[in-house]
Amino acid sequence: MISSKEMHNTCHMSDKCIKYNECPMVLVQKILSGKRKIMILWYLSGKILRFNDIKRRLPDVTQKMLTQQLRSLEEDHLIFRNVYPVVPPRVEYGLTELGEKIIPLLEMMHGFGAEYLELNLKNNNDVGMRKTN
Amino acid sequence: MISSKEMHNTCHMSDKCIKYNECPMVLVQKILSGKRKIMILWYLSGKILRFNDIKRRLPDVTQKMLTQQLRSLEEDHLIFRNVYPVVPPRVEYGLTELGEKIIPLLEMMHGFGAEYLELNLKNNNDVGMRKTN
DNA sequence: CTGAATCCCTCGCGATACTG
DNA sequence: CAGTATCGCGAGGGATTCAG
Repeated sequence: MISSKEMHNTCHMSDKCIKYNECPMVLVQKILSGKRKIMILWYLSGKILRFNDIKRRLPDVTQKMLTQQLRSLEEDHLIFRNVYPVVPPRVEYGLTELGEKIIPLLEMMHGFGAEYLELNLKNNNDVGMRKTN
Repeated sequence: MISSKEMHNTCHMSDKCIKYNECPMVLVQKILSGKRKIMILWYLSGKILRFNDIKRRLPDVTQKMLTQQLRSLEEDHLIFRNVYPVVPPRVEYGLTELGEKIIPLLEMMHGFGAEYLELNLKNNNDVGMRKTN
C-alpha cells in the first residue's frame, strides 16, 4: 500500500510525473473545472433528473450553457444521458458507475464548504460576492 | 451527529437551502472552479513556493493568468502571500490555516483521478484531449 | 420538452512592454 | 524576480429563433 504522502509527491511535475497529462490531479482539474460541473454532479448524486429539473436548480444558467456542461460531463463518462423517444421529449441524466465514485468526494466538499462558511460567519468575510474566479 | 446523507439533501435548492448563496456546495463550486486552482492548491500542499516555482510547474500558463488565479485564492483566504522587501523581489505563497483544511480533499481527488485513469487505460478513452470544459 | 443553430458582443486571455 | 499596464484578437456566453 502506497501512502497518501507518496502518492502526493508523484504528482508534482518536477518530481515523478513524467507526462503532465497522465497526472491524476491534472485529470481531476480538467474534469471539475467547469463552472457548474460540481453542482450538476452534486444534484445528480443518487438521483436521476430531467433536463429542466437540473436547470431549475441552477439559477442564471442558460439552456445553451447547461447543455454544454452536460455534454462535457457525458464525454468524460461521469454522467449518462437517456433519451426517451416520446412526445414531448423526455431526457434523463444520472451518474454513471464511474460518476458514482465521485460522490464521496462531493460529500467531503460539502463538509469543507460548511466548515468554511462557519469560519466565514465569524470573520465577516464575503467569498460569494466576487465576479469571477 | 448529522449523517452525510442528511447533509447532502439540505444542500439542494428545492429542499432546504433557502438562500442559494449560503449553500456549502455553491461555495465550493465558486472557490474551485478556476482553471488552475486545484493544481495550485495541490502544489502548495505542505510546501511554500515562490512565484516562479509555481509557474514552472504549470505548463502553458502565462504570468498574467497565474497572478489572477493566485489573487483569487488569496481573496478566498485559502493561500497567503508573503512579500520580502529585498532585491531581487522574493514572494512566497503557501496554504493558510483554512487552506490546509482542503488537503484531505485534494488527496481524495488524487485517488479518484488515479482510479479514473486506470479505467481509462482499459477502455482506451481520452479525457485530456478536449479543448475546454 | 429538449435541444440545435444564428447572431452578436463582451471580456478572457495572450503578447508585449515597462517598473521597483 | 515578480509583478503592473496596455492593446488586440477570438472564444465564451447571452438572447433569440427554429426543430423534432
